[in-house]
Amino acid sequence: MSKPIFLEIKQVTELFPKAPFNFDATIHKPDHFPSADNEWEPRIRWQTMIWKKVPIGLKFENQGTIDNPRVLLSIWSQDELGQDFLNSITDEIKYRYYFQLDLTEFIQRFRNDSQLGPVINKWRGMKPLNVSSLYEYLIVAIVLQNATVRRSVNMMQALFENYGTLLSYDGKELYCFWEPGVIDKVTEKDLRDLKIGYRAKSIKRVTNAFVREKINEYELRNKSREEQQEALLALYGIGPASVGYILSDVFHHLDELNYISPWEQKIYSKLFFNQDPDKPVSVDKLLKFFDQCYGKYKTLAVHYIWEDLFWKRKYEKIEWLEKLIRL
DNA sequence: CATCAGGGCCCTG
DNA sequence: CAGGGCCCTGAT
Repeated sequence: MSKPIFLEIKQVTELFPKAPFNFDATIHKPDHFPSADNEWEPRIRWQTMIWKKVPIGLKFENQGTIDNPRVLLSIWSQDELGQDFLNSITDEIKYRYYFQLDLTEFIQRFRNDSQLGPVINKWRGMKPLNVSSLYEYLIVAIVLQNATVRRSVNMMQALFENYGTLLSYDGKELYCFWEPGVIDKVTEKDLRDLKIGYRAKSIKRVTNAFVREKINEYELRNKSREEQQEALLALYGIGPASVGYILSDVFHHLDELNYISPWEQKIYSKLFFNQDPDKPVSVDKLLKFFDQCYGKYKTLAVHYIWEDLFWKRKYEKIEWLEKLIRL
């Protein structure tokens, strides 16, 4: 392991998420594979970030309650950061983490739903979470494709070790993402040597699109969902599954749910129809069901049921699920 | 040992 | 628009 960069300068600010806000259920998602750029323990998340080419260490601490939310945000850096920089990084964090999402109507509408109601009560204030830039999310999406979880973890780790930056702050050592320019300079073979296989080509071409500014996250934020979708599908190696996740996670379209992959189909069949995963309900039927039951809140509704399942899995073995998650 | 499918996508016919 | 190929790994 290479020597870390020590971040010794710390600035502190506060965030006030829209209530209700469940800190841990929002900031930690047990279904996400472990990744060397973050760490969680109850009431705290450490997360690295690269912003305007500057590596940053973040620490989020819960200092509030569900109905009176308050988050302490510490921003570590190697050099002194100007006020402009601090303002811009804070604005970016507020956008990405989307703590201001208002759940009141969703809760109001489904609190008495026979399946969703109890889960909403249990996880009241849980919000979806994205911490990544568009570029970073695309890399993760590519690494997930056609691979088991362990393999995805290994590929991501190899990429961090070769192209990321190891940071040390607050007693943690975590990797920070690279700028697209770093991978633009290496060859496809260099990437293949990290055992990422044919995905090397996708990573090279997606990276190059960012370096040549064929795609711009900040412009896309102000465009329609259709335009966002079109721009994403134009990227080599990015198809409907990846685009679906990105539209909802990165661009906050909480009603985006048009694609269900086979492994998700099996889990949904069990969760929503108590159907044997070996004989899953058709994707078409699942999509119609989500649309009819939950309408514009369908992604959020599915998120609640899904996260509830994976929180359970964290503490107890769920036999049927283990077979579907290939580690 | 060999075979195979996996948390997709591209390309071809 | 259906189906084969792609890298590699762990399960069988």
